Amino acid sequence: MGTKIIIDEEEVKKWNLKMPDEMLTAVANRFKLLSEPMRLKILRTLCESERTVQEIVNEINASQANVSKHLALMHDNGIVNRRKEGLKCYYSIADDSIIFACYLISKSVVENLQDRLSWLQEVES
Amino acid sequence: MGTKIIIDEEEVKKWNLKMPDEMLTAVANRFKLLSEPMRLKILRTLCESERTVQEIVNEINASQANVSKHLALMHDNGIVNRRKEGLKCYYSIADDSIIFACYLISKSVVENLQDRLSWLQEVES
DNA sequence: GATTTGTATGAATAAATAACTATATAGCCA
DNA sequence: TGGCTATATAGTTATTTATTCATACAAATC
Repeated sequence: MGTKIIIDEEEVKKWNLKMPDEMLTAVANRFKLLSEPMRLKILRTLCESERTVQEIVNEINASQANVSKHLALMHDNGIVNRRKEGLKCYYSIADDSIIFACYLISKSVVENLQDRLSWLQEVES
Repeated sequence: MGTKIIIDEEEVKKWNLKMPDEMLTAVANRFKLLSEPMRLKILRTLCESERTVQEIVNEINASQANVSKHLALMHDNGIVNRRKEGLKCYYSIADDSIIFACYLISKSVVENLQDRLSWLQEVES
């Protein structure tokens, strides 16, 4: 069964208000990792299960060198795991909070689009 | 009372797997907005209540031009609201999902730190 | 109208980095 | 050992962008 995460809005605001500058920098760095479509593509494939570098290269349209660099960067920052097996190297998602964040943001992107659409419809009618 | 958000882990993974490339790009752009400490600082002050540009300039340590530009960028991307009142311009947070995302990511940053600390303690003992 | 105040913007600069090409490393097999 | 495969890395280029300085705009007040 699926784990459920519960977030309390008031707690969130309080937490954010108290966040020290160094923490903000760390959070910004985390967000920077997620700010590249190519890395999100990689993470999307990893959402299903662990993958080798070659498998990822085949699934998304990118060069091996590029995928490898992105994976190295994400591994260095602790958001993906690395597991070696012979020649192959399996990567997987190490930090689920990143998946949740993608979900939240994409939901809000969809909402914004819907708002703009309904606004358009109102204007046009 | 505080609104509560409930996230189901399984639903999240399914959602992410189905995300089309264009959506990934939109999400990446959103994350890029959050990947600057200065912007997070601004958003942190806005967490409490709406602020004028000058108020923000005074609270965080930044130039007026810089703060204004960051606010313009965030406004163009729909994550802050703008309200004019005479000479002053009040900004506020328009998209709460961004606050949630900051919360989630900062929590995971803290967890990572704690993991590293406990690992250190094990090694040293 | 002139001045002051709050905010926005344009140009210039410096720093970061994604992507590419080429090459290196590392493990497997003959 | 030599070749083959999977992955990593170095050097380079091109692009993006945060910041600063100077200036423009816009609203209020005199």
